[in-house]
Amino acid sequence: MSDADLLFKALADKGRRKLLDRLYAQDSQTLSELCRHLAMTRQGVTQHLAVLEAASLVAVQRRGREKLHFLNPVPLQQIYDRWIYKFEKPRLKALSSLKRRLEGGQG
Amino acid sequence: MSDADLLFKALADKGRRKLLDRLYAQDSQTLSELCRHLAMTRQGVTQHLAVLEAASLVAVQRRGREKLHFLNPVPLQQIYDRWIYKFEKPRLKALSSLKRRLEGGQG
DNA sequence: ATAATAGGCAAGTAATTACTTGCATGTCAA
DNA sequence: TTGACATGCAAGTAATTACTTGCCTATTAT
Repeated sequence: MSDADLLFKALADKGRRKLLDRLYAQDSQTLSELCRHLAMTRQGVTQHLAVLEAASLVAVQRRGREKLHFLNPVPLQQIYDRWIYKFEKPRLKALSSLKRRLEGGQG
Repeated sequence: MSDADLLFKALADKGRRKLLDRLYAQDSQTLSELCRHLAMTRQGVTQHLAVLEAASLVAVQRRGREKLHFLNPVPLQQIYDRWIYKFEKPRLKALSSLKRRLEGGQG
């Protein structure tokens, strides 16, 4: 499975996106802490986190019996480059050339 | 199913992303044209396109017996706002404050 | 030492998703 | 008008994914 595939698959689940949001609100949470806000068993959360880890969206660090989770936004940049910027570019170019034309430039 | 969910689910499949790429390379293709480049039956492609349409990533227009497909990049902007910009912002801020500090400003 | 806490592993089930086959309909060209 | 072409619809199967239950291990606190 390619990086991009892991990434999109990871983002394709509401529960996993919610986990990312929880980590955005407060980074470095343990598994149990994260469980508190999800209507799901601990195992469910564990499995979702594993998917997020596989996509490198979440990094972990062990502290004694606890497992701390950290948000890693870097892979999202990859999505931006490959899927947002690329697809928006033509539209943005069209808009800015329209803008220049309206302003009396040579478009 | 929320807009965001439709969108992420739509992007979570390699075949569908390939379809978007084909439409990026050349817009306004018919179903049969799109089929030529995918190792899949026409029905498979039809169903993937339906998912992309549900997510508003692809718009269609009928011309006689043909169905033309158009790429709509707008929903991608939504992903950028909600999932890329938001999550990158703290990192970008940290980078630019580091940059200012290195340049001798007040960070 | 022992009880409570934090988490891991594995198997099983339910639900969803991807893909196919077969047939039907509408459109166009000869 | 008939044959080829473009697409639609529906049911069925295979594959994947989400989620749960039950039990096990390691760490911490009393």
